[in-house]
Amino acid sequence: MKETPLPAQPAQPEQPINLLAASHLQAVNPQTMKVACSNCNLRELCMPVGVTRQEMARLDEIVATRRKVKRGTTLFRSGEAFRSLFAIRTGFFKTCVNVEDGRNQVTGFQMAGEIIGLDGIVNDHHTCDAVALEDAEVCVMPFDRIGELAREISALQHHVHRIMSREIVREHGVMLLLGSMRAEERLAAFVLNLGQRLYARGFSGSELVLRMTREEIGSYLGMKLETVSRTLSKFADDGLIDIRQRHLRILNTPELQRIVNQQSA
Amino acid sequence: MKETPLPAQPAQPEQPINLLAASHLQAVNPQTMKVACSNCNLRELCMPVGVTRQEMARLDEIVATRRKVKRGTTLFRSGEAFRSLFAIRTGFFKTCVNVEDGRNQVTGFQMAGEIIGLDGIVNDHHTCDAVALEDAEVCVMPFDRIGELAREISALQHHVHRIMSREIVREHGVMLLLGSMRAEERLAAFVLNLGQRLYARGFSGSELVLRMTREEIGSYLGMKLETVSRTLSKFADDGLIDIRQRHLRILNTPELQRIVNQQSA
DNA sequence: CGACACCTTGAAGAGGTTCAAGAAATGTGG
DNA sequence: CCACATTTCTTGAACCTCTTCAAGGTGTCG
Repeated sequence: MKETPLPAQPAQPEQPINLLAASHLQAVNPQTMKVACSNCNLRELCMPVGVTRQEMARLDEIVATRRKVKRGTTLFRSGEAFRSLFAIRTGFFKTCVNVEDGRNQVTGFQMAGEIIGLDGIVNDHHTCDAVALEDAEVCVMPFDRIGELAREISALQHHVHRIMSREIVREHGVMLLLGSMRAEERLAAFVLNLGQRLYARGFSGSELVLRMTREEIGSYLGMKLETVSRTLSKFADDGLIDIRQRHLRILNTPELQRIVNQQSA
Repeated sequence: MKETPLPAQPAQPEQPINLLAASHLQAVNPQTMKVACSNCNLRELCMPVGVTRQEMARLDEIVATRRKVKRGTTLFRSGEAFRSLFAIRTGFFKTCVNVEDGRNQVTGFQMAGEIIGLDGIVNDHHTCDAVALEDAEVCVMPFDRIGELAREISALQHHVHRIMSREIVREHGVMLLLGSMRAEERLAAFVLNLGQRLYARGFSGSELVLRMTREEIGSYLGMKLETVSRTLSKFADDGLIDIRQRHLRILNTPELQRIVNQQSA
């Protein structure tokens, strides 16, 4: 299958993390469980590869605490002081920028294993909001601790650089999408990308639940919610997907891929 | 003057660097001149602030060589191995992503003091092209050298993080522009942003030369070259700018700002 | 169960694109 | 240095995609 060139999925996880693995489902209370990256089955997504046992033990120190974020509430808001990066353990977020004039742009949707808060580094305060679209839990990683450890563990240093670079490349993809694609192409790319990212996490990849509203999809893709709705309906009519409310099933991946890759001009 | 919320200018240089300062114009041959950041008057743009004399001396080691890039040629291309970041000394670049299907998106225009190549970090190869739009010279900074020094000099470490974060935030601004603005608003934001960045470098800020074609502007802003041309003509008719070919003079900044900030919906 | 948010669909309209042609500037080779 | 080719830019007219406005339907949560 040809890779969607657009909103990039995390590049690393070659072997998908299975969120449904037994260790994850067993009734361990995450509140009382020792916070330890070395035990976390999202490790391959969050943490650098190729570190020694000793280094891994030190990396455990990075996560100061965990934090639960209820659906509809913010993890951080634009303007707030920046202190930490956040690794998503469970749940689903959107990030969006707001302008005084009321304009609003969703800049991304983030899921388990992804890192948010990078926008805050440059000026020590956040420049966008992070909103949980379902109940979520994040690992709080104080940025100065990351810095200290990165100075000692070069694999971590490089990992931080890669995470930020990956976000830059992802945004290039979004710019391509917004700048050069038509509505159908954007939405097809979006659906395929979501599926790929879920698949990389051990989920179905073809059967997915949209955690966001049509309006949020529209904001992200630069189109109105009516156009999102209409285009989804059209895809369903054409037999490419099955959509009932927020439950979406991808029926014809190759054709969706073709829609993405077809040059309109 | 209200700040354009969009493609962010470099956040740091509070006191503009004057490229026309005497030291810069004197007939020092940059070829033979010792490569030394500590002497460079773009220092405030490229290098961290608040480092000691000794540290600054070590930072000089970062720039391995300089490299001239003729107009129309590439500094790097998508797919090439990534080894170095580049600090622009003189000249003007565009970066753009290309997809097999022929799609093409300009992701940014870069000028003196700005850093390019960040996209290459994540997978050790570049994912976009950097093309000189006028004869240019860049400082070549091997990334592994940066890493080594950053582990010793925490100001440099933080500086690297800030540069990458700034790029992420800038791209958020572009996403807002592409996702939620109409043609006139995009172009007004673009012109003001260019002016601001030139002003921060000691140039006029209201009198500028467009180094790129209408088509390149259009690609960046997600519109066709004809629309760029028409919209510029309209701005000129309305007395907001004066434009002859690539020479643009901003005549009415407040009104352009109003166009950017007006919420269309 | 009722209020509210979310979603779908239709019809009209606007903004931007496409196609086309000509003008202006730039670069090249004699 | 001029003539010619090429690239870049401008402008018009028709067209099309997406938006806007509107109304009704569906799902969800307290």
